[in-house]
Amino acid sequence: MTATESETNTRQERKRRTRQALLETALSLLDERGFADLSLREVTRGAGIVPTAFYRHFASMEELGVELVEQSMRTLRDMLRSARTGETSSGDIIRDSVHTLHVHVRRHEDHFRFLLRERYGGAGPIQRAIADELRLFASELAVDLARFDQLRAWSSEDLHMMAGLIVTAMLATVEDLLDVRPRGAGTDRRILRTAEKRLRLILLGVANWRSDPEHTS
Amino acid sequence: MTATESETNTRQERKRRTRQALLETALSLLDERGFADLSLREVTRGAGIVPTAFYRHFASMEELGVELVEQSMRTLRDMLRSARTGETSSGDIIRDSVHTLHVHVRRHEDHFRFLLRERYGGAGPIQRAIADELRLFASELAVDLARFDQLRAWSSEDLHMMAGLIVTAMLATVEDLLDVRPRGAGTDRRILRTAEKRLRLILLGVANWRSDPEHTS
DNA sequence: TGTACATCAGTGAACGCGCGTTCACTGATGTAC
DNA sequence: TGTACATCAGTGAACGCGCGTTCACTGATGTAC
Repeated sequence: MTATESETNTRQERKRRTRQALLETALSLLDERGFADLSLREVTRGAGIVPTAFYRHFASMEELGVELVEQSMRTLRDMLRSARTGETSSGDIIRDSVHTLHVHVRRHEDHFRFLLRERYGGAGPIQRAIADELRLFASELAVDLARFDQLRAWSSEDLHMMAGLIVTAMLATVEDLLDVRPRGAGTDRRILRTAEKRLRLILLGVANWRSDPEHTS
Repeated sequence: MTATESETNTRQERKRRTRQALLETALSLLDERGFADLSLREVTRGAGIVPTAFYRHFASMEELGVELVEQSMRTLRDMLRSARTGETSSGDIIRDSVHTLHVHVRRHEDHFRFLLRERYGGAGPIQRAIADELRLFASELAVDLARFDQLRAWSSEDLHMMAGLIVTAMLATVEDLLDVRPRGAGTDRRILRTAEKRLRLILLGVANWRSDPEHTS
């Protein structure tokens, strides 16, 4: 048997595949339950190994959970990078951003659902990791925003407030996309239209910030 | 022994107290865990009764969960009513709303935390009940908004979008208040200032909606 | 007011179950010579 | 290429544990007369 690239069967390669099967089984079970309700035995059952073999791959379920957070975070960062580099540039920054969000959420529903679920429902370390990442996310956005001429005069506090609001609005859209029932291109389009409106409304507020006489000072 | 009002000891009154103890124990355990991770035996242990006596009060843990949703929803609605009737009217509607939110969240942290946790982490029926209530919440707000002269011309879709955005911003503030560490009047003040800014930014967008030439049509 | 009976919140033993984890093992894969 | 030994992913039996739920019960409270 020749060792083709797609079908290597070294011991380490098979180990990697089992590990991946454990992660994928966990992720698919998380579709309808929280991580805390997952049992080690269920995960191994789904991956087709005996419970005790789990320990060849992870020291505990918590370690597997941390790995899932990291994988999901990578998906989130990939999305941010796509949005920043403007891969899909129609010239309309809002439409492009929402489009990027849509593509990434639909491509990795499992990751986004996991993050959304565990953000508040999860155990301490997982919850903290997600919160930190979202904060970082918002901070980077604030830095991006600071580059716009119009926002040069804004205080750091206001920039962060604005970035946080945008992230919040985006998260609401992720929730809409994951909750939606029935699924379909039509409902997706409706959700995306709302998402764009939300962002336009916010940016309209931004454009007029401080020009409101009552709150300039 | 005279039966004073504060110390009635009828059988039904003691039953009511035990039931309340079960609910309160559950709520306090939920401070750091999701409802799905709660066991019937833990709850009865905390309430000082034997596990089997649980069934004198609820048919199952799920039934207790539904009751918690209802209690928490009552707290949420109380808050909305306070905000609407303008109990604390300084004349500044944003400041008043944020103040009302602050008071109610701090008075019933357990309820708000429960709602936030189970909104996405919870089991089907609980999750749906919360989502429905929040939708209703936003719809009522949309109706309230429609009364403002300036918004009379807005489409129903835009009103709902705006109301949803405000609810989202408020929920973000609830999250801030519950997550905050360390606790203190200072940090609370910082959070509330951000909350007010978020709302001002949104309302500024609202005030200029459709006057943006690019998106009028 | 006193008595006889009904109600029912709470008790305690017992059950079968899935869980995480231990341990000694197997046998295919990998390595050294 | 062939042989002898090491590695180690996966096995299977066994453990003690907390769980939800059943059942027959107890004894204080409530009610009818």
